[in-house]
Amino acid sequence: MSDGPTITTIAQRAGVSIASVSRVLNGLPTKADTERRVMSAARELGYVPNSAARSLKSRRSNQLGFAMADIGNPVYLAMIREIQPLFKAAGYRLVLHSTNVDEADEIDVLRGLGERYIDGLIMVPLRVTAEHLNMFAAARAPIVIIGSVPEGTPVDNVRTDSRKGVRLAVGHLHALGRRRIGFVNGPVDTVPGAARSAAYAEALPALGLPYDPSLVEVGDFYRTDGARAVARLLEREPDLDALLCANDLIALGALDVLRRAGRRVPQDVAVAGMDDTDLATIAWPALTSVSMGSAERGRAAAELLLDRLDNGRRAPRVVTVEPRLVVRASTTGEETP
Amino acid sequence: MSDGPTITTIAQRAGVSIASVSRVLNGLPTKADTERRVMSAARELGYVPNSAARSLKSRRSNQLGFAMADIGNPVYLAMIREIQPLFKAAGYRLVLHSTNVDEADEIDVLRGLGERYIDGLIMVPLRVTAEHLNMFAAARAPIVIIGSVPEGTPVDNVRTDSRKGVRLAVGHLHALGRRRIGFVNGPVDTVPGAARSAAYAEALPALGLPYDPSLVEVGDFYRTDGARAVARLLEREPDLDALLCANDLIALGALDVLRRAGRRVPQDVAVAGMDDTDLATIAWPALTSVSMGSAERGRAAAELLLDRLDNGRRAPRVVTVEPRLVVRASTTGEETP
DNA sequence: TTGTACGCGTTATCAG
DNA sequence: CTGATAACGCGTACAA
Repeated sequence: MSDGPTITTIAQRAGVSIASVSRVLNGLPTKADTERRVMSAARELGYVPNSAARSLKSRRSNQLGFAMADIGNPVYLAMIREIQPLFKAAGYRLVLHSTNVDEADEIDVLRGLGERYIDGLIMVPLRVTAEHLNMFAAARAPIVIIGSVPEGTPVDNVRTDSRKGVRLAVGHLHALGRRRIGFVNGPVDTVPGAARSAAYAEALPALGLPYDPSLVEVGDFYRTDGARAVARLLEREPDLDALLCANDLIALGALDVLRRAGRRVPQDVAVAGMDDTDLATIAWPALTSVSMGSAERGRAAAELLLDRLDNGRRAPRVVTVEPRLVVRASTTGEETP
Repeated sequence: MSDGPTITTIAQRAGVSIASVSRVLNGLPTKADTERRVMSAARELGYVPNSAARSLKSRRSNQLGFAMADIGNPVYLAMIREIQPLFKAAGYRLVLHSTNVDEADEIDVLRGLGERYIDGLIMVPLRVTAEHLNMFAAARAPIVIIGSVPEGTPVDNVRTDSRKGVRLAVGHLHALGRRRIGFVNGPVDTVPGAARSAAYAEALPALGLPYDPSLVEVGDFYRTDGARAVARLLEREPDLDALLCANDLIALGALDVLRRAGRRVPQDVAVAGMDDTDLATIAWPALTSVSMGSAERGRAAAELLLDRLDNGRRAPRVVTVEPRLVVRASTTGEETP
């Protein structure tokens, strides 16, 4: 009841030295008799090794971290679902950090690496500032970044081709005959916001369509913000016939607003999201969405981290995940009433 | 680059003893000059205290655990969203365990408490076996269980009133004039499955309706399993006019099947879910659902744990969260086309 | 094969 | 106010 048993307790009980106890528990060659006595003493006392002591000695925590902005976002959830089993299988616990869109929080997490409570970290930063880069360079544990970082940054990196993703979606809408394709983005000073904004601006001219800034509206990456942004856009450009939303949450907001406005989806306005989260198949009509390979990115990041942990000095690696368009009713209308 | 600086490094650099360094870093009274020298040495070296050493000495890990069956389930997500900020605000990191419906995994997590890598644990067990109860009693760190445990179990406990929840839903359907109310459950040997099953069997007679076993179908707590179960039920009882689903995922499956079968919701069949997750407002028609207060339960659990951590020897406490019916279109049809 | 002794990095006690 | 020094629990040379 009081304090947990230690190897010293066991040693006394078994009448051997703590060294012998340690050897038995670590499976080193030991005389059969000693082994038996130690094992039974350990069992009787309900011995469990103390992780702090073990970590201090071994210089390993057997913990790995995952840091993202917001657990509520299903994109991160998709990543965690892949990461957690891989970590567990490799004998690591998962420490979760939700940084709440707070840049200082992200930096804190990076600084925390120095405490050595985790042996490595996967981070999905919303922004990559100079301070981030400094911390990456100074980090005393391996880091994998999901999202693009500048060439030469000394971290493993998993990216996705936003350009191609947006091109797929815009191309799809264009092929369906849509010509007034609005774009609802999140904050453009975030990694995904900036990438998707640039990609949209490129994709239209490539199809011979003009880039019209008044077809672009910026809110935040959430459903209600998205809805508000779509409402503004609709008021300004009532003749638009398609909407590309920078993520699925925004697209859900778009469906809400369009429904309330009496516009049919997709007959009047075709809607496409990005990220292809679980929500896409729950929405009605089911949401066409560009999969940015969230699950694959999570898995790739975990694999990179685990690989580096037993292969410390290889060069930083970059893995790029291919986006993929998943067509559903919100653009083709096959199931719409 | 090589190994991180320790208080010894700082002591050498500042020309003082490690004791002085420790005192300065812990804010104990120190001569201004020593303090300055220590602080600047620490800053220059980029010192960060080692958490393993600190834990070994202090016997605290500054970590708390949350264990649930499946991160993919939005119910747990709702809990995590409440738990994480509270833990963080109290200075604890969050260690996440997804036990994958594996009973042995749950026991492993409990056993892991002995390693002292967490100072406390919130667990949502799917089943509560004798082994669980043994581990609860033997645990060397505080545990909060979400879900009912037997009277006298030495853990803090957050429960919800399933009986009342089911009664609310069935009462609502009955008040709408529905008389053939099917029930689609998950496995009845789980904590929620058993509770909801018993509650359904009680609720009907209380309204003067007969309990008809052939109106009950069991699958699993997922969308596709739910869909299959609903399909079986519909085939067997084509005249049912309402469906109560034991969680929202099952209810989504029900919507899929009903739509495919050409049954209108709610005109032909009214559908209600349980848990009132985010999915309920995304579905179409929006899902009437019984909120089991997931967010509140998460918050209550976190508060109980934090309270106990600085108030070790109070009696175990039981918090009960009231269910609440959230009526939406899937039963009243107000927004249905 | 086994035991003794030391170090991992911190905190805390006890003389000076 | 400061500096030795002893824990914390474990692993491991080194010596027996």
